[in-house]
Amino acid sequence: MKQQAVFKAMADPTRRAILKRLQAGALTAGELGAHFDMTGAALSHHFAVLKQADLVRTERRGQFIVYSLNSTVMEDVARMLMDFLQIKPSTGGDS
Amino acid sequence: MKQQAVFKAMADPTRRAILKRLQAGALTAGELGAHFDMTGAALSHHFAVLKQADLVRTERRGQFIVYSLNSTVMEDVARMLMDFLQIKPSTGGDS
DNA sequence: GCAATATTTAGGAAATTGCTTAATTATATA
DNA sequence: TATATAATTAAGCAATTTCCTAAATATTGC
Repeated sequence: MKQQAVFKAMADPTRRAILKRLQAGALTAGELGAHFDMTGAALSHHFAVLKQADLVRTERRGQFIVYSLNSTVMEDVARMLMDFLQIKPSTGGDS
Repeated sequence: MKQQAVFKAMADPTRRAILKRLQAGALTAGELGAHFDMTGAALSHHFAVLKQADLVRTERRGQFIVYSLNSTVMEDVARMLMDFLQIKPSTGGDS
């Protein structure tokens, strides 16, 4: 797991907002973009950073590209952060 | 709590290494610097970023300035991250 | 006060980031 | 095929970051 890529990806407020949006469910690049006041190109760059950190996945659906959280990696991120901060993991695996 | 400052502070590998060092106990700027291959001035800048994020505290002891983790804020950071990642907090407050 | 030590601040070069517009790729439809 | 739509990539620019050296500040001990 690319720790540096993950920290870097999360250091930007736009990218955190993208991740937040995706927590509610998968969205196309265009649907995501509707919520941000910047060009699609700028968003696309942010998507690339998130993808490089393996935080999101993409899937083409016809003309659209659907973004979704890579929840497996998000769990790893949580574990990594808790380890970094020396927090004990919760005992219950109540997913 | 300045979320953006915290994320930004943690995005740099040198600063994460500083935090790691401080988890073992407080150290002076000079002691910390001994572990890094860069000038004291560069380190001092990193200290400033960590201080701005309220992640470390300083205390002058004679000629030295002692750096220590601000553990209260570190706990807040952990909570913030777990909330961000939608992880349930551990039930036990076993400190 | 003066010199030595510890740390920060100032000023600047090089790399990175975040954004833009324009061009390109991929798909759908007529 | 031609055209429209969705999204990415390319090229370029301003702001920021990271590092350096040199100068300034703070403290200790003579």
